[in-house]
Amino acid sequence: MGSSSTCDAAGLALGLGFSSTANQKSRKEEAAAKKIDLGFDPSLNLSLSGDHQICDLNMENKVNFSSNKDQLSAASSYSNASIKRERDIGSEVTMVERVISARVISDEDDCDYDDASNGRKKLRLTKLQSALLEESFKQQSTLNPKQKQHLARKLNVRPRQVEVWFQNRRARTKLKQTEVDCELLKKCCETLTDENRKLYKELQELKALKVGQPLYMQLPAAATLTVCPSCERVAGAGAGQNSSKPPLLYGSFTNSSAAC
DNA sequence: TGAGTATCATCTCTTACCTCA
DNA sequence: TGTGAGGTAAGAGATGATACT
Repeated sequence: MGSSSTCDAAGLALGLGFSSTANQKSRKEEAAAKKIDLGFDPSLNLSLSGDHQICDLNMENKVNFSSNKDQLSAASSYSNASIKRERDIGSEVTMVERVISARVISDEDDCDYDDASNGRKKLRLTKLQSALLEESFKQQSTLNPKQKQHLARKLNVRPRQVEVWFQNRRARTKLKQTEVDCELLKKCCETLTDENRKLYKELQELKALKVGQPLYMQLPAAATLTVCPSCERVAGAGAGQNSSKPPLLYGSFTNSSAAC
């Protein structure tokens, strides 16, 4: 985002410092600005996003450049170190450097692309990078700018990538938690439904008893209904009949000292 | 002191790419 | 080899907090 970062990993690796004054408000302007004019032959003007080149380099993926003029294609696996090492080898490397320089001048933050011509590149984090990010996330689910910078440098990715990763990770965590909560509520609902069914059944039985005979005659030897010793109300279908209080409905307390 | 504005971090939804069965 | 599903990096817009005028 409109970060306050001063450089990204690639920039550091190449000893190229730069500053960003980008902010969220001017996002679209940024995006426009990120269409890189490499500053040489106009007909060679690449519409590739510099970000992509940086990203690819960081991930040690293939670096592909192409132009209308000479169809330059550098499909090599460059690490940041190897770029420097190969600095003087040939034009392809020079090209790499120029793209990086252009990128550095423009902005370090977003890995934009020219939708029309290139499409979005998917940058997979390595297992090690993911593991380190995961480890950091366990300690803290949010990062302050300094931590973000530090982690980005450590992982050799852009701060923006770290930021996005944490964002997505938080979203995943939240989603999982929601699923867990949902399951819990389902179970809770099932339990309550079950209990409600039992109570309803019991109520029906008690009602049936009440209709048939006086309560005292219906009580079996091992009565499941009794008088509450503390409030002296009868627990059962007939309970509360002579009072304004609602009837108590004890599941199955026996003639004990159980209180309300 | 409250209103308006800018900036920033984060969230949420969505898209696009990649991997794998 | 083609294809669909699932995972995930990243884009875009919304929102809330804070600082400044």
